[in-house]
Amino acid sequence: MMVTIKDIAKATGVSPSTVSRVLADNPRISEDTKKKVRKTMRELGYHPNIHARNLVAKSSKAIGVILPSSADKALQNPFFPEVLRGIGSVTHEREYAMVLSSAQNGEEIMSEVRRMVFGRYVDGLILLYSRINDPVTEFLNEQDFPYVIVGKPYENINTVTHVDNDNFTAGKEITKYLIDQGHEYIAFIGGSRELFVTVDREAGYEAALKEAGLPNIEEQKLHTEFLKSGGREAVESILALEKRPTAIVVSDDLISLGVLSRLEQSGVNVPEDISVVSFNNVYLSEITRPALTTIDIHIYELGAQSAKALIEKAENKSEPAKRIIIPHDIIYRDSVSKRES
Amino acid sequence: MMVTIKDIAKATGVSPSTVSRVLADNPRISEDTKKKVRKTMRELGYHPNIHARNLVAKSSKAIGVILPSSADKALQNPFFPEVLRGIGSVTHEREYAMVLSSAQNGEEIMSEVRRMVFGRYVDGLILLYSRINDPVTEFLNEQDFPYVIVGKPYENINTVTHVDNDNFTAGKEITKYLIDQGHEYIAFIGGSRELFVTVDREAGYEAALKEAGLPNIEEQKLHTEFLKSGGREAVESILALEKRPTAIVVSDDLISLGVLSRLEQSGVNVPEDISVVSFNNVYLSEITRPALTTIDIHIYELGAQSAKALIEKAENKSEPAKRIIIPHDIIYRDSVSKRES
DNA sequence: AATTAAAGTTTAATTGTTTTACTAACAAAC
DNA sequence: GTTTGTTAGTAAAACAATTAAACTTTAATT
Repeated sequence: MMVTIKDIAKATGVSPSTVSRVLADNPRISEDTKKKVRKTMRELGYHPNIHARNLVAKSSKAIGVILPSSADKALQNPFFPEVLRGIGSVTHEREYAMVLSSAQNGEEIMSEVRRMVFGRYVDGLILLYSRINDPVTEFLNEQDFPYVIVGKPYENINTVTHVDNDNFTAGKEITKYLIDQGHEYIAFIGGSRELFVTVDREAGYEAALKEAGLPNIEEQKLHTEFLKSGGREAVESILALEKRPTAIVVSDDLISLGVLSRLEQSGVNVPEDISVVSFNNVYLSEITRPALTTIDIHIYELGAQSAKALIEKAENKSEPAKRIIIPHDIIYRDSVSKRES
Repeated sequence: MMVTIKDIAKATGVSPSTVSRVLADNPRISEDTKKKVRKTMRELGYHPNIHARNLVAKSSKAIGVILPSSADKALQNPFFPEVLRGIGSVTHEREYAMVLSSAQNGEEIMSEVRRMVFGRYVDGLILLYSRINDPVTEFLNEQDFPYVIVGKPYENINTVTHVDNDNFTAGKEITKYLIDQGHEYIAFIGGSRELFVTVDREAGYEAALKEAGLPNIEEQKLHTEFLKSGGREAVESILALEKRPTAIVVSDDLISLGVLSRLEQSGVNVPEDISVVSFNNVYLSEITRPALTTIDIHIYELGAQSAKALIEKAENKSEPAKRIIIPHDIIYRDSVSKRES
């Protein structure tokens, strides 16, 4: 019922191993024979059985992608589909499959990772999150299993391959841009301080303030649970500030959405009264009103590079750990105004 | 290096087949022996090799998910992560793997599907799109390969299993709700008319108008390329209408985002001047200003049910084709106002 | 003419599991 | 005391590929 290598062999009048070698385009086989074999393959509609191949090759030509636990709504961030697209572009090109973790919480993630690793279901893993004291990375280290992290690892930063942006510099640049436009009171709204993205971007923001000789005021730095109410209370705190800021650096486009809407609600005009900038440049930032000036972190590239690095690592265990920094750039839109100081 | 069934057999002093049967919890093996075998497994850290198993089982305990071609930005719709979550919940529970297509265009999708099907990489496929004259579905029919469609199939609607909402009724209900609030001039903004979702929801909208004896005016029904400018021009056309509508039915939360922002830009207050309702209830609809009254279509369930149906189909080829309709309900928020008529 | 080399194929082992067919031991039935 | 049946297990044959080693040819070298 299923066409096997043996059928092709018999039909062509060669041995199975010859067929296998044709498949691998082995130079030991003459062009003549190859042509004949390939013809039979086409005629009988042959397709190699992946499981048989994987069994002997001890690899699966597949990589796994582990999403953060989906309990929180972070998954709805357009960031994820976009990294997946990036990863997909290289898995497709290299004929790898892309297996998605389907776990909902830490417990489940761990059991899924176990299955993938022990069952040799995948040749490597991409982690789309990074947590402190993560049992998953601990396990992977223990097993010496190839993995790469998108973002900044909490531990072993020099021995685990990761693909990240220079979030510090990005934060500094965008803040500097605000300062150059004449802003002096600049607030910061970030996601959870447990995330490196937040911390790094915030540090950049602080560095820019410092460099410009502006005060780093504790009260104008707010943190909000990602998505939960989308940074609305953060805005409230800011508006209640004695010295109201004229600009806000928001650490994620998605949070900006809530920020923008809460600002509008209070009759604060963006950018006339308050300027807003943020990070990621997901498509949303184009359709908000006003369109957001934001840092394009090239999410797609983040995914593509991590997949590339992972596959290299998986195919050659001795490949050294790498840090890959994806460049960013500022997309100027309409959420920033010049201010006479 | 890798612990196999044979190692366990030798260490326990039984035959490999016995070990295999213990794995399958076969009643032919005495509890005593099972206990001993399992103990050795734990001690040696045994994990079955998936490829070997799949090879003889002629199945892969994996399902593939085909996304629409990612060229357009539709992928950034939070709809997708959410269906994936739903699918993942059941694949995880049943110990299936979830393989994501990574193709960017029709051509690539087709080659990827071929690889998955012929290589027996997956036992079935979930299509997250439905196109007219789709070579993929044609191919799958030809190969008699299990698949289910999320949404409404363009062809063979009675022979292909699909999971959908009753978009007609949903459209009708939400429109009726608007009418009940006293609205008489209600516009419609939809995505591409090539999508059944749009068509169905629009038909429901029209049915509600008709039932209420309201005129079905061609000019107040607009269509916009999904995401492209997010329905802003559609709003412009509506505002230019001689008799300006007091409410708009938008066929997707994401489009509403653009609609809302364009409305605000023109100084039109929502809901005071114009009410807006839409569909999907992605998390975005909570954080817009005002929060959107929208139809919750239970995206997660859409995914979960399709995975369940697919696995059933894959495990039992004679399973009949099903149509599964996921119920919807209206989430009342702040984007609709009552109007004295 | 004998030896060596190179090219092209084949034979057979291997990968880790499942499964079919068989066996040994013992009890119950005739 | 043979037959039949049950129980608990084993041996060996798939499954569909890859690959190292062995084996033919044919061509080139001595």
